[in-house]
Amino acid sequence: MNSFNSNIFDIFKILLKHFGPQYWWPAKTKFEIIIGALLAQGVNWKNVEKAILNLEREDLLNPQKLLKIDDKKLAQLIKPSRYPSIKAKRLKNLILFLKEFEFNLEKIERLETIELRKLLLKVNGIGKETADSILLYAFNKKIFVVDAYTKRIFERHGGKIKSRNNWYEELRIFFEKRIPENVNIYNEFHALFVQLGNSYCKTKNPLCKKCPIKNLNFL
DNA sequence: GACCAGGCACATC
DNA sequence: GATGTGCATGGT
Repeated sequence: MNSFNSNIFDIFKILLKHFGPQYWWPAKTKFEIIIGALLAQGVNWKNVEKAILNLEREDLLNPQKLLKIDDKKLAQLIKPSRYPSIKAKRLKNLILFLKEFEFNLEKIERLETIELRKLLLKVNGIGKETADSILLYAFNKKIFVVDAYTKRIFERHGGKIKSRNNWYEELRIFFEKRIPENVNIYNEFHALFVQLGNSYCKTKNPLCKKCPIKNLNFL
C-alpha cells in the first residue's frame, strides 16, 4: 500500500469533497442541540430522532416544561435513545444547569470557552464528548469534538495514541493544532468523521478499499 | 439473531 | 490510575 504522510487539513478537504457538507447539527433550536447531544450518548442518531420526536409531540422541547415532568414519564418518552432511566436523570441534571442561568442560552454562550467547558463537565452525566458537542454545535465555541469514530479512523490510518487513559484530550489537541482555528471547519470535520464511520469505517471492517482517504495516514 | 451505535459514572482491583 | 461493568433500545 502506497501510504504517505498527509496534511491533516488535506484529509478534511478530501472528506468534504467526497461526502459534501454535512450541515450539522441536525436540529431546529439550540435547546434541541443541547438535549440531542446528551441523548446521542452511545446510540445511533436515528434512535435519538425518535426520542426527540416523542418530546416534540408532547410539546416538551422546552426546558421549563421538561423540568416539571417526572423521571418515569421522561424515561418513557426518550426510551428509543437507549438507557432511558439514566438519560432521564442526566437530562434533568443538564436542564438544572441551564436553570442556573435562568434558561438564558445567550448568557451561557457569552461565557469563556474553557470556563464553560469546566462547568459542563461538572454536570453528572456530561462527559467530554457531550460537553464539547454542546460547546461547538450549540454555542459555536472553537472546540474539536472527538468520539469513538475519530479514534477508530485515526488508529486505522496509522495514528498512534501515546497516552493510555487520556486519548480524548490527546486527539482533541492533535486536531486543533493541525487545522485552521475555525468553528465551521471544526463543525464539518467532526461531522465528516461520523459520516465516514457510518459509511465505510465500520467496527468490523478492516481498512476499506472504498475509503476516500485510504492512502493517507495521520502521522 | 447477532452485532453495534455520535458515552458516562461508578465499582473494584 | 487503569480496567471492567451496568445501563437495557432499535436499526441493519
